[in-house]
Amino acid sequence: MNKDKTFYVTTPIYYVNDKPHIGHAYTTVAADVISRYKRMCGYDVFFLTGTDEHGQKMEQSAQKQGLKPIELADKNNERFRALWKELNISNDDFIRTTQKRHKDAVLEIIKKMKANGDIYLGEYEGWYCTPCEAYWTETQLLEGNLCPDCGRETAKLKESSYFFKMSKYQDAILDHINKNPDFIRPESRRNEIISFIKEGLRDLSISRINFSWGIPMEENEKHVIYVWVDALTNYLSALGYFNNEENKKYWPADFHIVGKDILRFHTVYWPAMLLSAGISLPKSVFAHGWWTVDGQKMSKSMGNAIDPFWLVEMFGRDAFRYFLMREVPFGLDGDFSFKALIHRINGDLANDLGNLVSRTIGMVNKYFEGVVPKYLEKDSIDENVYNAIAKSAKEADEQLNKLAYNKALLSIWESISVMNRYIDEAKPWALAKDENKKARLSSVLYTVLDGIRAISYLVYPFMPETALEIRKQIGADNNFNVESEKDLSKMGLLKSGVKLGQASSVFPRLDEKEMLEKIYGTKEEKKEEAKVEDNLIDFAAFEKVEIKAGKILEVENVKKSEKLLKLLVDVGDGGRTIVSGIAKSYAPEDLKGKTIAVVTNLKPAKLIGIESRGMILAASNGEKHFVLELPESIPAGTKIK
RNA sequence: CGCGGGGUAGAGCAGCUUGGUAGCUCGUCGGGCUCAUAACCCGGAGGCCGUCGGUUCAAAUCCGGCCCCCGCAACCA
Repeated sequence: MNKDKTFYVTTPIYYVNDKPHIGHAYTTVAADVISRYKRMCGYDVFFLTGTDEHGQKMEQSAQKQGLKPIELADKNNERFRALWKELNISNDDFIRTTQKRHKDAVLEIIKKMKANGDIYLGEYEGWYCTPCEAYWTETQLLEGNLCPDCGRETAKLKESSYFFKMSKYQDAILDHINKNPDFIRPESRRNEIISFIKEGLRDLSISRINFSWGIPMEENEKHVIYVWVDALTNYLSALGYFNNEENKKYWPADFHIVGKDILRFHTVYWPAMLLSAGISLPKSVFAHGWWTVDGQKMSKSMGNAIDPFWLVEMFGRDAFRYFLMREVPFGLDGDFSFKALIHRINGDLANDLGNLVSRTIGMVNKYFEGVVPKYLEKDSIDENVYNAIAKSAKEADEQLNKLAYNKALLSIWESISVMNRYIDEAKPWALAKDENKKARLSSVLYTVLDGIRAISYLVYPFMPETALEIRKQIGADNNFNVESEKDLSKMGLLKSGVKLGQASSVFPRLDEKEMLEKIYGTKEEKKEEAKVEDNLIDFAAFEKVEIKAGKILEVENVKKSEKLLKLLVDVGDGGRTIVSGIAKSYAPEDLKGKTIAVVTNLKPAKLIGIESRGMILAASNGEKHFVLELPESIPAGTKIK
């Protein structure tokens, strides 16, 4: 390992209140792949992941479950660790924001920011709802300054809060982004952030006094440090940046890999904090996309969140890892479907890679009693294999350095394809029939085995277990370390005369129909269970909901809004305004005059400045809405129960 | 006119900077081979490149108008 070549990559720290889902797996696998690749090429890698454990939500969840916040954190923390183990994640550290080393680092960075004159005590002004214990901004309030949550009166309150002079760094951050094209990736996200910053940065309130589960400010223990200031600092605290000279060498990070939802924190707040503390900025923040499931957004209410543990159990960890990295360009949104997963497994893994290994080993067993043959007689077509490997290794390196995982795999598979073609062209089965061509037969099979050995390096970061299994089968050693990227394309390294390992299908083909039946069978069961457990309400709860028939008197589009329609609906009261997010499914003229079902006793809410009093019932699959229509003859105001 | 990205074979994408043959993966159809996991290899069909107009000998590619999708922001009661 070369001590000078360091590489530091991070995932976000995951909020322990969540259950791990496919999105968490995605980010972490991506970080693992690049870590394994760099490590294999001789870099001194530090790969960090961890959990974010502070905040009001944690405090509340713990209280509900009758636990102390730290007990809840301990418990949920395990689920993440278990998943990383299950997915073969090779992280070098696992940071928890409740650890002392982290708290110390947060206090330290704040001290530095303060020393730079960037922290001041001010007043956070907001509208406070005492029963809800929540602050609202002016625009969130209902007419008459009512709480949007409970509809009660709020009071304009000033709460003491520490502030960070983020506005001071606006130009410096913009300048940094402009001078470093790779700082925010992909490009499209970069533009978004630039326009966000250009709108102007405000100073950031960095402390709260209305809850206590967090890191207290040193100078005033009543103030708990804002969760993002707390969370972002993890990238330094895990290194022991402020007290461990040895690990300081990893900073600045090569990549912060993040979901697109938290890009702003990493490319605005975090750089501002670092600039203030006099610490250099990370080299690149990469925002990846979201997964939809069968074309629809993942959400708890749809019941379509995919459990990664179950996926691994069903399909295997390497197949799952491969799919995540191959299916979609990193940085764009992608769609997860079992059909696509099965197609990838059967097409790429079973047919292309698995079968290549299988047919090769089959022939070596048959023609050479399972011993790696010698390379004795060359032919120009052998160059096809050498060239393909060289090209794949070069391209994979270029693409991986840009986190273009799918393109890296694409070029690796190009070599696999070339080797399948090479076998067809060289026709070893024909050579075997002619005793005079034994030397050539030997060389062809050696070339393929050696090519497979080279491929095993290239697929190793993505599918470590598979790579090892392949090497075992072709009689190669299990050493995945090379001096540098250039060695990945060296050929002729496989030792002849070695006995092959036990042959077995690396990736057996899946029966698509059978598999889908199995999956949807179990999925239905799971949904049913979930429904019984979570979704029952008692009659009293239902009784509270008042639903009435309403006649739509008027409808108009809401200006400056794509999704909203403003309706005047008579529910027996002569007409009230209701704003509904169905403009994508209905034009105003579609609805006028119709009789519909309306929830009439919902708390009023203000949407783009218009007060909405009630809710129109509509079936929705997440995209399209179908308003519940009633027969015209039902008078407005009729109760529905 | 808030900012940005995009509309190319059944699906998903590349090509557009530097105009001239529209390419890839999957699917589909036909053929070959027999070492292999009904695999692998070869070939075919399938595209007025969103739309209207302009520039040009020539436009998917450059320019302008329009329509539609998707991000960000705002906001989905």
